[in-house]
Amino acid sequence: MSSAKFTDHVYALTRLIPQGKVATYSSLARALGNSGAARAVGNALNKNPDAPRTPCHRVVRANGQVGDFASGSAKKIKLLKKEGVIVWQGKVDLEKYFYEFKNKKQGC
DNA sequence: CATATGACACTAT
DNA sequence: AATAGTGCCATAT
Repeated sequence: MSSAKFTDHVYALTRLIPQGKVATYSSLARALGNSGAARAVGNALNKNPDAPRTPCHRVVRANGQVGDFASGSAKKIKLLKKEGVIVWQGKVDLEKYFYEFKNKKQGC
């Protein structure tokens, strides 16, 4: 059993990313409470490249770059494009496709 | 317990 | 703008 709450939570949030949207490693880390654990987030996803329920390809860099991918960044870009995310020059428009994790309770 | 690794981020050059 | 160097955090060994 994995007690790695961190990694476990990373998958949970990644699964919440709707199709056609993208999140950033840093943002994910922040949602977990570890704002500076962007690297750790990436590690978590990299360790689970087989998780079909975890759309790890929807997680990109903070600067809009698609970043790396276990099966190759090209594959990642392809998947994103298929989902409706326009990837141009290996970058995505975070202003348009960025998905912010929100608590289902809050509504402010 | 210390060292090494890694799908990142930021600052300086 | 692009590249390099440094920092950060979690896991694996």
